[in-house]
Parts: sequence; C-alpha cells; structure tokens
Amino acid sequence: MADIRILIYEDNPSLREALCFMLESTGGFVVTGAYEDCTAILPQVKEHQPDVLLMDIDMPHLTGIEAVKLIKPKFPRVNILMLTVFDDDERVFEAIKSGATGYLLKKTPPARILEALREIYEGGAPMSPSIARKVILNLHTAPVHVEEIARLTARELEILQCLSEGKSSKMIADTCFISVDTVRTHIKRIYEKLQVHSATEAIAKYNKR
Amino acid sequence: MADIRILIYEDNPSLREALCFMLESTGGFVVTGAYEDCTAILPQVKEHQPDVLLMDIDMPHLTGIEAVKLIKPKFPRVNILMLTVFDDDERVFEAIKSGATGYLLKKTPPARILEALREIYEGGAPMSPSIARKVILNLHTAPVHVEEIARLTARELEILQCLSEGKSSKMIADTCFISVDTVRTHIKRIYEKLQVHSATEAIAKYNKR
DNA sequence: TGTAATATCCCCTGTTTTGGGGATTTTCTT
DNA sequence: AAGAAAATCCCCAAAACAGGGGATATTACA
Repeated sequence: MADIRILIYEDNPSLREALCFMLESTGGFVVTGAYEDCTAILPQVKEHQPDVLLMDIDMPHLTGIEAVKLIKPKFPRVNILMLTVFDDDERVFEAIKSGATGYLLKKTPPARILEALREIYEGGAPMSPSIARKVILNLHTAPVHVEEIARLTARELEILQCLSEGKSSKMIADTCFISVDTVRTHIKRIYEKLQVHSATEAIAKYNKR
Repeated sequence: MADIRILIYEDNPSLREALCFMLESTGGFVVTGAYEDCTAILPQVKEHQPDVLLMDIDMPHLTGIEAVKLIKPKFPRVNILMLTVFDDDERVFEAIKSGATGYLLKKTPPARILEALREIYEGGAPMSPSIARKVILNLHTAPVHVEEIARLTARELEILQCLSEGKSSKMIADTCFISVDTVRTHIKRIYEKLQVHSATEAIAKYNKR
C-alpha cells in the first residue's frame, strides 16, 4: 500500500520538526511538506496532493479554522486533522463544522497520533467523546432550527425580531400597535414552535438560523 | 416602478399647496396626505404608509424635531426630509440626530426638491456640506457599544456570552460552578455597564459587536 | 501596605415573564 | 358557505427576573 501523504502546518518549529521526524521514521507515512503558516496553503495543497493535513488550530496570519474554510471547498477529499493545545470544545467544534475531520491534543502520545492519522486516512474521525457529542447534537438540532423557524407566522417572526433587538413585551406592544396580551400570546406560540422556554433561548435559536 | 409616496407636514398653507401641486404634477410621486401640524402624525403615518416625510422644522404645537423623535422609533424605515427657512446648523443637526435623513432650505428650487426626494428614497442623504461635516465628526465619537462592552470583566463577558446562548441564570450557575446569586450579581453589573435593563437588551447590544 | 477591583454569596421587594386556561374576529382556503 | 389558520384580547398562578441592599475573600496595583 502506498504511503500516506502528510502536509504539516505548525508555527512552533520544535513541534514541527518533531512531527516530521516521527512521521518520516515510521513506515507508511511521507511528509510532503511542513510550513509555519497557512499564507500559501492553497497552492501548497495543490502541489503536494496530501492525503491528510495535520494543522495547528492556532497560527499567526491565518488561523487553522480559517485555513480549513479555504481548503475544504477546493479540495474536499483532503482529510484535515487539527492540533490544539487546550481542549477548547467551542473552537474545535467550529473547526469541524468548517470541514475538519478530526482533532488531537498536542500532548497526545506519538503512537496515538500515528494511529489517528491512519484512522482518518481510512475514513475515521478521531475526536474526543465530548466533541463527538456536540457533533451528534448539532446534526440532530441544526436542520430542525430552520424548519422550526419556518413554521412561524409573519407576525410571530416580526415579534421574534423585536425580541432579538432587546425589546420588552411592552415595547413590542407599542411598536406593533397591539396589546401586551397579544404580544404574550404570540410569544407563547413562538416558544411552542421553537420548543424553548425563554426569550433568550428563542433569540439564540433565531440567531443560529 | 411604483410612485414614491410622500406625506407632507407644513403649517404654511400656500407652501403646502405649492408642494402638493408640484409633486402631484410630476411623474413618480404621489402625495398621500398634507397636514398643517403633527398632532396626529402617528396614526397618519400608519395610515398612509409613506416612503418619505417632507416636514417643516418649525410648526405649531409639535415641532418637526419632536415629530421626528416620535416617528423614527415606530417607523424606522420611513425617510424624513426636513424643510427649514434658515440654514440653522444646530437645529438641522438636532433633527438629523433625532432620525431625519436629510434637509432642504425652503428657498430650494423645485427641481432640486424633486431630486432630493428621489435621492432620499434611494438611500441617499441630501444635506449641505457643513451639516455633513458635523455628522461625520459625530460618527467619529460614536461607537459607544464597544467601549461599554470593553469595560466588562472576563467573568462578566463569560456570563454575557452564556446569556446570548440562551442559558438561564440557573444554567449559567451550573456551567460556571457558582451560585445563582453570584450569576445574578454579575448580570446586574453587566446591566449597569451596558446601561440596559434586561437580558434581551444586553444580548442585543452584545451582538452589535 | 492599603486601597481598588473582582468574584463570590445572601436577603428582600416589586415587576415581568412563563405556562395554563378561554374567547372573539379576521383572513384565507376549500 | 364552512372550516382552518391567524391575530387579537383577557385572566390566573407560579416562576423567574430586576433592582436595591449588604457582606466577605482574593487579587492587583500603586
């Protein structure tokens, strides 16, 4: 079987060298390039035709997440494995939504890194259970948001918009020329349809559409 | 293209008639109403659904500036073009700060008035260079939101972030490992610093950068 | 070292919101 | 013309929130 072609983006020189050395001295991998930033990532990926991108999430000039957003649309087949120092769920999740396939902590033992690279090459998605859970939850809820919001009537949308602008029920009653009770009725229906129990929750869902 | 709907407020009968006549006899405009004062302006605007308000700055009972302050919050999409006898920078500027979009001197030639109405309808802002300069200067000292948010502590920002994600005080207490009372104290400080009085308002300011 | 800022927790009071009813009118569709 | 959907208004009780106190511990800084 052909070697797995790896392209590395990591701004820390020591870690970059260490990764290169480790991969080159292990059978089954070939490091086609290793760079300190992503400024020229598009031509580089095009040139090296890597199977897997091993990419730091924190880099100068262009963050790993931004780089992922650049790469994925143009090279959808390339697998991207993110490297992070901290177990920052939010940013890792952001990276995955942008197109990364998996992630590892930098302190991960070398053997596990090699394993993850093979996993990702074979179609797996190395990640921690907490991230995995977020991904699942997102899959379940994300498409629903749109549907849920689509079920709102024009008036309900108008009032949800007002809520998201920070207006209270009274203020909405004023601007919409209806009574506070009517505003409350609309808000109740909005909560039902969006399956939430407070204005802030409704706004959060609305802003995720 | 549909006619531009104009609503006129001018206490001088001759000028009011003249404006009506001029606009009605020109293609592209329709005067939906013309009144001598602003005492019933809210229901009138609601009824006529005008694109542009042509409004004298000096009127009995309710001045044009006061009327603008009434109208803009309720009908933010309506454009207001002020009319003045004198080139009174201060009051024109006051009107613009209140929500007017442009202004004209009453001695302005009819052709220029028509032009200004079309400009304002298409998103422009007819005004003299001296007023324009004042507006620009005011913009430079404007972005208060950023400053306000910058005054929040790390903890407060964290909690504001939670609020914007739709979390209740209880849930925030849980995720931050502090008591509900502490969350409430932080929220109180956030409200003070952002000068708001509810979670939705705070979130609205926060989401505006 | 002492003061300011921050983070933490508690109490009390009044207001607002939420969730549960029900009811009427208007509008649209069939 | 009948029925469904939407928009309007009202009442009640419990929960949450907002605003006002006050208090303590830790950190930062001058």
